[in-house]
Amino acid sequence: MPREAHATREQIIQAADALFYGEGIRSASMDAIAAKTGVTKRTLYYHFSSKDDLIAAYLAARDEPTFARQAAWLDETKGDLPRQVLGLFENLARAMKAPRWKGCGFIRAAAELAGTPGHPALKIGSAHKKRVEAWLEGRIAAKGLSEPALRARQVMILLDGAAAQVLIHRDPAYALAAGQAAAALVTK
Amino acid sequence: MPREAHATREQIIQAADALFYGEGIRSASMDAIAAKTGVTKRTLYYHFSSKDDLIAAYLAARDEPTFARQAAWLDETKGDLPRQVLGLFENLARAMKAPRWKGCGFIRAAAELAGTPGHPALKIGSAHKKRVEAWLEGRIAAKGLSEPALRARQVMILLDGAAAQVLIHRDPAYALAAGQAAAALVTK
DNA sequence: GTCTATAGCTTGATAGAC
DNA sequence: GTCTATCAAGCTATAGAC
Repeated sequence: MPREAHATREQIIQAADALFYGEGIRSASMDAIAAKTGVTKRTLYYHFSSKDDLIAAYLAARDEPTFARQAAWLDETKGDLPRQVLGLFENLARAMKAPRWKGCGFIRAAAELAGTPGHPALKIGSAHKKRVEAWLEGRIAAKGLSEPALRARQVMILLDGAAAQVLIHRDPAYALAAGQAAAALVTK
Repeated sequence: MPREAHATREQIIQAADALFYGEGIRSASMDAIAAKTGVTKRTLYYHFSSKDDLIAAYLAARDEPTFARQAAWLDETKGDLPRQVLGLFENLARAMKAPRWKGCGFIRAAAELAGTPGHPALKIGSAHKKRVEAWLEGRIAAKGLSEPALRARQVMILLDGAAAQVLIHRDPAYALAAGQAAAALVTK
């Protein structure tokens, strides 16, 4: 019995997420993704024209939940903006302790695809980071701080720098050090 | 005529560096590395027991030149420590403009190998970053600033965060924003 | 130490039935 | 829309000669 097209597509993306993020994009095969989804490869290629197409869809699907989670991490922290920014990094540090955490999926994709400059997934990753940066700028500007664009950019750099350092050292303490620096950036 | 073993080994590592860094670790094949070196695959496997072994050797060979270049970027900048740190990031931003620049090789390797936690190359990358961090701490401590370990760690986070952001946006301006934040961290 | 040659497997992608 | 079956190419790694 054929499933609904939309549902199958979502299931494929879910399986691709688990394997692309868990093992790496190049390392995860279309065979493995088909098997994890519970369909044959022919069905994969019915819904996605190529592996590159599926990679782009995988990152596009991560945009909204990743953004929403970070926004929630800041919003659920009580206090002024520096305290909220510190809370964002504290929540990030807590998430990094999970064994399944393996860095930022967008940065890792950019790292893997650095050899193929025109890849569609790279644009999606860039757009996602720009979206978070713009959201941060809005929060900083709302407090009346000067140079909100520069400060938002610096907080972004600290966010991804923390992810990179924790990925390489496997020590969430780096995220807390980043949080202190970020909180100081949005003071006065 | 057989070349000296040491010379061949170095040539293999040089070819591996060009392909691993240029195209990605998983994307670069042993065939391609052998061809670029000008030897057969059999010779590759005489000098390195496996691809994973060659990956580790590739990163180990990058440690010293990468460290020396960053140290030079700071040392060749005249002025006090904040000015020198800013100079480090300015030189980094300049290097990022080269078309061949494709992020930090150590972070990119960690991103690709995140699915294989015990990989020997991961330890080499971590040790390299720790070395740079310790060197920064020494420079900060020599100026009598408080909490040199924390500040060195925060500068490291800004360095790798800048690399990640420039990799994903292809815009060296992020490195200059990071430099301003780093310079402020090593003031007073 | 380097060669020729190839084993043995996995990969991304496709043909054609239903 | 999903299946069975399969292709051609690429992959890591090895055998054995010199």
